[in-house]
Amino acid sequence: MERVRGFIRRTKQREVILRVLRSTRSHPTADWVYQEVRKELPNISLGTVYRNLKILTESGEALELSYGSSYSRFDGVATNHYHFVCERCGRVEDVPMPVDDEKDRAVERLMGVKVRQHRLEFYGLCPACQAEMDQRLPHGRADRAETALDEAYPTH
Amino acid sequence: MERVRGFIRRTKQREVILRVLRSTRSHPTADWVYQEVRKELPNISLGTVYRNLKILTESGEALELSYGSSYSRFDGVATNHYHFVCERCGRVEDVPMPVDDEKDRAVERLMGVKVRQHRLEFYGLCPACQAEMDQRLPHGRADRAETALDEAYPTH
DNA sequence: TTACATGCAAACTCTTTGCCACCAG
DNA sequence: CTGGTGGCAAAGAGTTTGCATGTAA
Repeated sequence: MERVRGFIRRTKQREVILRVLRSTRSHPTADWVYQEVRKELPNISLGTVYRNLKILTESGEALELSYGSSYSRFDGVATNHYHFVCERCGRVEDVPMPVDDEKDRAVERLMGVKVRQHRLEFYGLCPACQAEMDQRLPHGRADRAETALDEAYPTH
Repeated sequence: MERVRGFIRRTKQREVILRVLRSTRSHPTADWVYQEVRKELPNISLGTVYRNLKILTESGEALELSYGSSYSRFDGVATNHYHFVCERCGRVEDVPMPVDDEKDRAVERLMGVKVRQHRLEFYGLCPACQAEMDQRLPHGRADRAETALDEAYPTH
């Protein structure tokens, strides 16, 4: 997560993983991707799938629908409210903003589903981490992977 | 998750866990709760903490800030969009609703943070699962815990 | 030729579970 | 009494990682 990747090499495995991921709107799990990719590359390992999903996520080619950290967090306030998550230090804070229940009804109308609740989280940097980032990278240089995967796999 | 609990017994452990959970707004992990509770009940086990957090979550006394299922899901479409999660079958679908980036700016103003993005998920029942629920429970009876924990630990 | 990437399996982390003693109702 | 509950430790599930080998550039 901290390591700066020199460049991202184009491999058969990575190519197929990205293609499989792009081929569906079903928000697959790593294991589903693994099973799909195996149809084409029977010898690929699950570890490779995980490694590549991580690289793709870090380089912005894919989204990971998780809570960031691997473990659950609990909230003793059971009434719905929104959260802000600092992507650097992991802190979770409540957002003092009214809950928009009207959105639930809108989704019900749009999709024919029954909505019980929604959850809204904002991701970014808390004030303290903003300050530290400015200190470490005074000239606005992002500490992302040096070479975006876009170069290897043009989307356009 | 399917089992209907007869009643929820009042125990020292459950009492302290709930109190600890209510005592903070820091959205703690199970392990943090464990460490806190241990200050008062040094012999409590982590398993008990997990069991009780689960019971509290199921009975609506607490929220679990996780993605529901234990594993991550990935999304090959990296541009932000919203999701609907069926709480019964686990299906995840895109919500055809425009992304409200203005909310990010509002949170930045409210909290002094820098918001990079937000994530919004709706939870409920997909049409297929609604139908199945109606079939199994024709009279609208919720298959929740029979006795809410509210009875044992009045909040009001 | 030189790093980065892969395959494999072992290791890790977080969470759940089986078992039996225990105790609240 | 009796069945939910706790402690403990082992098992599970998902994910990560170390190492030797392979391979793109």
